[in-house]
Amino acid sequence: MPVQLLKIIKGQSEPPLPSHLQKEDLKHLQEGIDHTNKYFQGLVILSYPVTTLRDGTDFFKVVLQDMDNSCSRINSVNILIYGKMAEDCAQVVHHGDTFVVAGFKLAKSPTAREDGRHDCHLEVSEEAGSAIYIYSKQRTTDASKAALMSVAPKYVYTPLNHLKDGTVVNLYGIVKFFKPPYISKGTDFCSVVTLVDPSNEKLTCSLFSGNLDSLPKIYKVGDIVRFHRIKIKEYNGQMQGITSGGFASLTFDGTVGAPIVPRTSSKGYSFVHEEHKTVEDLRVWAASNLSISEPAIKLSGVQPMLFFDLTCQLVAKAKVDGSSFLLKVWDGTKCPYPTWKVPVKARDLEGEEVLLRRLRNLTVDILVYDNHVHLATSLKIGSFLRIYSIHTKQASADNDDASHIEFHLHGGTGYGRGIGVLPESNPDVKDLKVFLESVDLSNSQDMESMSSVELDDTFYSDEAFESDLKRYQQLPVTVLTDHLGLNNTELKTILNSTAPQQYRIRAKLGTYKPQKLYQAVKLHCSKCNSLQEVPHEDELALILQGSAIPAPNPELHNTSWYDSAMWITQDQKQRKIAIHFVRHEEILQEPENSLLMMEGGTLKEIWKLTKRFKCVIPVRSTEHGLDLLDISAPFLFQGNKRYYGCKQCSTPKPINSLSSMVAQQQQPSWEPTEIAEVLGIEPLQYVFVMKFTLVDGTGALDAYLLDYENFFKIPASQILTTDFLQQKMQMIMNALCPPGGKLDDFPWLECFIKSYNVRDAMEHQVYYQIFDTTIVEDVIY
DNA sequence: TTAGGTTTGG
Repeated sequence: MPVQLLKIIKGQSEPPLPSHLQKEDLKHLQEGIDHTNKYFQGLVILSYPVTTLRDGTDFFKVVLQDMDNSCSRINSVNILIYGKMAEDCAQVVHHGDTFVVAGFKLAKSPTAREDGRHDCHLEVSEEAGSAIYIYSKQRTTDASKAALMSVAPKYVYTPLNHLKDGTVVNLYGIVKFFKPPYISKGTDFCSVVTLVDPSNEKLTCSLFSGNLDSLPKIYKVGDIVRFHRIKIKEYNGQMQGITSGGFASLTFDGTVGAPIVPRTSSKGYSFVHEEHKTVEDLRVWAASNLSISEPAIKLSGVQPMLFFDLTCQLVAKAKVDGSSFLLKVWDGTKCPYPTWKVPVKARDLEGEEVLLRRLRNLTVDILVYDNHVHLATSLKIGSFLRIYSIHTKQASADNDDASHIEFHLHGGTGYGRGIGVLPESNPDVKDLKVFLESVDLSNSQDMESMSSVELDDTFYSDEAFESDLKRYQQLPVTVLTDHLGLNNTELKTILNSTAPQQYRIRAKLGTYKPQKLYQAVKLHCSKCNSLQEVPHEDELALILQGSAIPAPNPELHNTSWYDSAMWITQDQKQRKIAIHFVRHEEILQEPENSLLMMEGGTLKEIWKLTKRFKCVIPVRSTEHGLDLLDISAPFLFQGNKRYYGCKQCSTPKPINSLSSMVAQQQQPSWEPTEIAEVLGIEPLQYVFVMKFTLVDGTGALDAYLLDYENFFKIPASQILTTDFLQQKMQMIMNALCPPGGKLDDFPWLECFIKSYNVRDAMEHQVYYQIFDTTIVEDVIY
């Protein structure tokens, strides 16, 4: 048997290694030496997932450390295992096992320079007559023994376009629609699930079980399921799936690159290497062929007359009457509309009173009806829920005409209406918990007054307005961050002086340009001092489209520092997309910390990836290797930020330069400035460029503001992609220069300005720039 | 058995 598990009993191998084999030292692993009857022994310090090479051969790589020479500079060696042995070996080997390899072939290691290992690697395969012996550090489980002996049951999975009436099959599918489990009119729980697969066929399944736990744990459209023993029946001319005896299911997150952890109640399920690949392949297919990842709606984003799914935490609950039940929930954001409060007696409300009071501005009342009441009654306070297809209804209160929003979960299960309890391990719950903990409750009062000012001035009293106005009139709305010894100078004096000089002034903002604030954002190169426009979305889309030619070159895939995946979109365009996941110390980092490179992706696809991964670099294949795109495109996407480089000052280097960051740093933090430096990019900074016309009764002066984030305390880099910041900036400008107001009522600004000369052949002009000045914290509160 | 996807009354 080419792969064999052995034990060490009383220091001896049991069974013993074949007697003709002799141990070979790492330093004797050299080309030209005969290793026929030799074996090499080392400790498994790394192993990679099994991959399939282009010719269909399975391939598995492990790294062994030579324990006899563990202090040497080079003490590890790559073992490349091909064919059946790759699979056999992968199923039983663990980190820390002692690994013996005999009958290997020696070859130069192409990655020795980067990985610092032995300059040869060992090639191993059944065809070459190799043998592997493993002394397992972990107790060998029955499952792995079974796998080694190839007796693990092999399941056959039927594509959805090959289903036949009356059969019982196993299948995989991507959830296109689902109803979370509810109590059926019979005796069981029911969940209806519609699947699709790459055959583009649909299958709707009715799943029943007396045990809630044995129904698939689907949390969102796009999840991937594996069903075993589902019965296929024809109904109304279409195939339909129904639970049959022994039905079992696994459910996986459908996000490309997310950990592959099955959700199931089955204890002894089998899930082998090929199935990992099946799940990842389905994820990749879904990512490019189905539009399922609609951004989730938070309470801050609700609109009247909307059906939406809400991920939230239960704060309190109460019985209202026989057919309706109240759930008070929050998600940390504030609904921008006044919300309906269902009248219930305080003693009927189950939930912590103190918490209810603290969260009163952030909780919303959801009234659930009929069939949902039973499940709602059983919910635990504090649990995390996803409530599907909540209806937001706009209604007018009787006593005045201020309208409010009501949240209803109507009776029935149409459109997947229902309530699902999410486990704490759910990634959305993890995110929500972090967010809820970050919510500053002392601030929620401010947030409330802010949205009230903006949306409903009846909530903002005249007295409050008067007092704020008074405050504005007395105190300047700016503060100076330096040079405090300087006295104020009248604008008239400044206008009559020569440049360059610095002044402290007290003035009002008569007007400003541009009035459309998004036009104020530019890209600034601090090296050559040039200003550039931020490329428009359409422009970016075109650049990315152009970069898709030429198609990804498979020769550049799967190198020593990144793993690649490529696929073709199934739409008419048949676009080729490749993603290269950068590895670090042989392992992929957590998605949220990792960097990936993408070829052929659209703006939307890149945007989707940035939700999941820390950095995305768009690249293209050239004859030399992977390169950055045209420098007009961002060289990096991080979160909702796009990083651009200066055309004049950058000298882009090949993408391979990034591998040095992977090699040098234990945990690359992927700082944009560092990435830029490594790639030869001179980064551009987002900056607000505005012209303020300042007046003080003695004169008027145009001063330029060039601000990254100090003046407004808003990062210019985020304003274009963040609605909230745009609103905040608009409110600041409205406070500095109230639209329609009289100059007398405008607030005072204290600023530093400096004058400077600009000369050309014909003209000489003096310009002014604002510096070391910032807006006071509470200007808009 | 139950559901068989397709909202909206309270």
